[in-house]
Amino acid sequence: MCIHCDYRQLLKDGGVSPTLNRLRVLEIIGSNNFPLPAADIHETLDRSAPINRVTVYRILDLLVEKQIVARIATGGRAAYYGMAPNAQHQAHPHFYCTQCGRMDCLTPETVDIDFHAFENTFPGRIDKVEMRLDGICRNCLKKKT
Amino acid sequence: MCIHCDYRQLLKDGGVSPTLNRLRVLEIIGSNNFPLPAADIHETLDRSAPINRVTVYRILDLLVEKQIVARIATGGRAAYYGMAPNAQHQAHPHFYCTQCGRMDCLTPETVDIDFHAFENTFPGRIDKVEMRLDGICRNCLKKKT
DNA sequence: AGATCAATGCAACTTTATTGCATTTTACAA
DNA sequence: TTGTAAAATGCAATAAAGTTGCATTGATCT
Ligand SMILES: [Mn+2]
Ligand SMILES: [Mn+2]
Ligand SMILES: [Zn+2]
Ligand SMILES: [Zn+2]
Repeated sequence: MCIHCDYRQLLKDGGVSPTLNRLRVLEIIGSNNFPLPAADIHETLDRSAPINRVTVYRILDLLVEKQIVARIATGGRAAYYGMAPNAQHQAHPHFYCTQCGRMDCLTPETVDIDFHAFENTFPGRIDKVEMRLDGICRNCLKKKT
Repeated sequence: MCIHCDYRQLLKDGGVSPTLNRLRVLEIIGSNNFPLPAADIHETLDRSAPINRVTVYRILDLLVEKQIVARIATGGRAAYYGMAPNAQHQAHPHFYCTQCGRMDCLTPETVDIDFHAFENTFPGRIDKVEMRLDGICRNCLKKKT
């Protein structure tokens, strides 16, 4: 996703020791320009050098907790993972193709969200705002004829 | 949710025969002012008159397909179900408490979303837009102290 | 080196949802 | 009314995604 990202530094900043596996997981996520499900991340890593499925899940949990990685819900069953919003990467909506399961990042300006007033009166704590568009991607539309 | 809703009519309009179980499921969803997970819907129904878990899932699938009911994704594992947007009920964002799992409906004006321009240039088909705020609800904040 | 703690692997388990097939209920023509 | 087909429901098995417990390995610090 980003040539400016120093993954090792991101881990350090999050107070996470930069083990090889953590770096590998973060690099897969960071070098991809759309979010991926855990199974894809595991599969990719496992091909280059074997790594346990559970290890991937644990690393993902850790990176999400440390806000280095964002867990993104879909209309489907599996969560997707992308870089968390940070100085370089603004939060943005995603498009999820319910046919092929591919998720795309939309530019932050795609939608104009203003919930400032609300945020001040809401009686709970807001940690995260997620916006997702569901539909059929161009590719799947083509295939369908 | 709504005293204006004629559930039997909603089913008919969707081309779905109004069986007792379908009516029961729809009434639970419609009379609740926040979305519920399938397990809660089943549990409630099962207490009054036994109904199979799978039947509830199948009815939910059907009602979602017919756009009578909306399936709402959460940051958690289970989908939640509420009335689908229609003439009486505008689409709106939801707040999901990651602590207690309760989901609240927010008023449509909570956020000001404008993605009209985008919609016209996007090369895929958009079926649905979902917006969700995650955090800790007032109740859970109090308890935590 | 030895003690200690963190990270990883592996098997079993949990939660949520789906599938296959048998049974029951409904629709409705004869 | 009865017979028959189709639809709806129930039940058991299965699936997908994620989690937990515990053993093993690897790193860190005297
Ligand atoms: Mn993204
Ligand atoms: Mn709602
Ligand atoms: Zn697609
Ligand atoms: Zn709560």
